[in-house]
Amino acid sequence: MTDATEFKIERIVASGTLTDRVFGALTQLIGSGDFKPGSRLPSELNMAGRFGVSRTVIREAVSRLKSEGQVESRQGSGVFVRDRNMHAPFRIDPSIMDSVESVLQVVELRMSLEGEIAALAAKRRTREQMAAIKRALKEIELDEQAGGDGVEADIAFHRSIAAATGNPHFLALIRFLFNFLTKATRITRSYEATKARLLQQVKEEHRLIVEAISQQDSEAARLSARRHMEGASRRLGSIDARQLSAREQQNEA
Amino acid sequence: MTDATEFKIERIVASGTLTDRVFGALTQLIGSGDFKPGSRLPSELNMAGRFGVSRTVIREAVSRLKSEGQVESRQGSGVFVRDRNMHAPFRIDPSIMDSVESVLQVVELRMSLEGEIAALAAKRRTREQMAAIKRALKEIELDEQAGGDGVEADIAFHRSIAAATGNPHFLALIRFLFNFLTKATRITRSYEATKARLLQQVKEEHRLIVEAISQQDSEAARLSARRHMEGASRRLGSIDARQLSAREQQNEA
DNA sequence: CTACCCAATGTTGTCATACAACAATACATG
DNA sequence: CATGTATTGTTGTATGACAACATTGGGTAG
Repeated sequence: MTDATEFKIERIVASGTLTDRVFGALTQLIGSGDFKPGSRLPSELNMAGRFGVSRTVIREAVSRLKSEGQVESRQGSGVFVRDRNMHAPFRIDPSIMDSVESVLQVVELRMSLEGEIAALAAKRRTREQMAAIKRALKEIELDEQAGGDGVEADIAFHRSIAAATGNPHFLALIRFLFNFLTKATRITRSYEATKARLLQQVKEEHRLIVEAISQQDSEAARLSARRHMEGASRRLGSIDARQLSAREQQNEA
Repeated sequence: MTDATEFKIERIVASGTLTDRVFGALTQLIGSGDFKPGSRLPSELNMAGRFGVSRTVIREAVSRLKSEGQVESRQGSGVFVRDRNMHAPFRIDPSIMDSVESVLQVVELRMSLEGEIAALAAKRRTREQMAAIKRALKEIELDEQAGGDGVEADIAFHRSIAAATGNPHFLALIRFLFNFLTKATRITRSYEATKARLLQQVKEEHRLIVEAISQQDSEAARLSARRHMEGASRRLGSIDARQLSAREQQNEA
């Protein structure tokens, strides 16, 4: 099947709209250093001639480069390659998330953060934030009693803790990671829901985190959050790949 | 499902190009739920009429939305809002990095990660990775002896540890954070360089981390990494805002 | 010779129009 | 009723034009 892969590669390069292709070409030219940082790109008309496309296509491709922070355009002057790529975002390729291994890697990243987040939240939380956390915890139970899966409430609970750190980047990053983990969370929770013992265990883990934060015991908060994440990771790992893909398809409908 | 705390205040920018403004407006419309996930946006011609701009502007704004993964366009059919936005990247607004406070927030995020990274690296590092880490440590000293500031080498050192976790997301995230922290690192290092005692202390901190990873003692690694980051944070904090901005300007030249 | 004004030129930003490629729907026809 | 087809609407691309702005160079007054 080597033909298939080669075919795929060619199609990746040659497929998509003209804008996609030009965008890819320019990205590569910048990345490879052909267009060096700080330097000016050829004019749009020039590039249109070189690529054999209209200026419209060039403009849309450049527009994407701008939105990614790779370049910066100055009217009347030109388009310039950014020297310090402070605008380059942190991305996770969504296409890898169908593999259980990759999901666990993201979970591991989240796990690393949750401990510190809980510790910082314990140190700094205001009374309002503490109330919000407790409210979020109650929301989970309410949603469960109402027949919901509690996934959204669970996520909101952890977000409320991240918010209590007072450091906006923690909240933003946790938010970002949950974009990839909602599906996994849904799976684990629906699995936990089948066994009352597990559900009770999760509830207890949550309770311990909240209590530690409430008492402003940052070490206990860190520990209980870590325990919670380790437990979640273990529970997720115990669900094999077949179940995951099966539930996934079911979820598409 | 409201967030407990909102950090980001929606600042509607009335300046910039028309494309910028339309892009911002559409982003807000999508974010606020006026354009619901899965639904179709009005046609480009329609939106052009509503916003009072040409179709070109609409197309470039939509192009940016596409590149951010907020929407997806299907030729002949329309532009659709993505349901679960797995393509949304994690960003840090570069414009905030001139405030010392904000830098410390990013440092705090990094600090949270470095401990776990060191612990995982201690658990999993291969012999090759261990050798790479030791090599990177030596590179710092070599660069210093050669009269360099050792900043790049320092960053490479920490990257080599992140690589040893075997989890690519750690490396990617640390890389990303260093985009914002190179300047701060440069400042702290140049400050440390003025006092031999501090320089020696940093070197000792590095040595402890490497030793713990080498002995596969993950708890010691976590601890020493945390100590190192706390020390770096303290040293950075001891430099007041005036010095920071002064050095910053000096660095521009 | 210097300093300043300004005109020419090149570049990006925006508008308008036209057509091609494609999708979805309604309609006509068997 | 089923099926193929015409119609219409939408995005993708091309082209031409002008506005807004930056840069460069020359020319002129001092």
